[in-house]
Amino acid sequence: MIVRFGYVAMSTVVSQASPSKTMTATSFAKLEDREAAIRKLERIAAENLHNTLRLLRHNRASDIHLYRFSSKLIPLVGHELLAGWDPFAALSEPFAQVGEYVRLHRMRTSFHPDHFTVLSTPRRDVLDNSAADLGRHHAMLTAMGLNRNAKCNIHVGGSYGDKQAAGERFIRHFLALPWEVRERITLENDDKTFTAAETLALCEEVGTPMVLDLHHHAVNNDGESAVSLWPRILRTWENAGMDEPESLGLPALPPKIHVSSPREGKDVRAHADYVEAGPLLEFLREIAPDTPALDVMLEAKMKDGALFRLMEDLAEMQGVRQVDQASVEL
DNA sequence: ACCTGTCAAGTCTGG
DNA sequence: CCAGACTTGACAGGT
Repeated sequence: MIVRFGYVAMSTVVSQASPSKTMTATSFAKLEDREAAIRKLERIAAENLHNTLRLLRHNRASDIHLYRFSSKLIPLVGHELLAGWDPFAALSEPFAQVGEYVRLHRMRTSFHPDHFTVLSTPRRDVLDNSAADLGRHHAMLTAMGLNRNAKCNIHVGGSYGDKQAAGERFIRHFLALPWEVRERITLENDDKTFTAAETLALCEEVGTPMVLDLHHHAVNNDGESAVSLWPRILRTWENAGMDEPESLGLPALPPKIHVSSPREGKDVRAHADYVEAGPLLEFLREIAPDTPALDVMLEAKMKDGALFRLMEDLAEMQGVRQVDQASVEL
């Protein structure tokens, strides 16, 4: 099994490369010239995209094939103060540059819209905002020229005292989304409401791939093991990817999991700086026979710094062969 | 240069 | 029923 590793949004290795610079709504509102203020937002967005490109170059130099874009590339987008603003016209060039680099080097990229995107909500306004947010994430990927292999990963949402009803609402609201948005979505189990088993059932119901988060599963489950769910999780990925000429028989879109370790002494749900190799390797060994390729997204405070340390730790372990700086073979 | 408080969002809990 | 906690990276304003 080939396992590739990636990290989220920002680097702790490359300095001064934030892809999430912003402006507060308050300071935007204080500016007298609205047009000039909007141009400033667009400059910040172009800078975020430029830094994203810098990070992608760093990823390439480090053999990191997997990367999650920041959801804050365009500051204040979707805010009511900016109603009517179309940031894509001014940003088509930098978006296209990022996408071109991703395609050229065959990187796997994604977004993770914030947890305010909640399709299980009973509130009309929240649902509308969620659909609009998903639409904007889709629009960013489209502006990059990336096909449906670039996914938007979300959670199911809250339960509102009745998980069954919330799940049914999720299904209704999901199926009401435009198809081009739907086919970009992956669903991830969360750490306090929808378990991996429950999320998987919803994925099967609406036909969307499941991203298994091992840490969330460890703190939110009903006694079932992640390994026991794995064959069904694998199946949700079967037709998720678009074949590309360069796929060469490998899965177009390998299944993806999230890993992080609990922070010492804090809430068990909090993320630690680094990721422990032991428990991850145990899981990988169990699924290896059925899984030719796997992508692993690290959700650790130290980001790519944690990735490099994990690679060092894994390389010392029995039965692990290091393929390059960011992938191993089991 | 550094420190502290604030900002965004939605859900859930405590009072 | 409302206020605060939760989470996160970065702004904003102070020294």
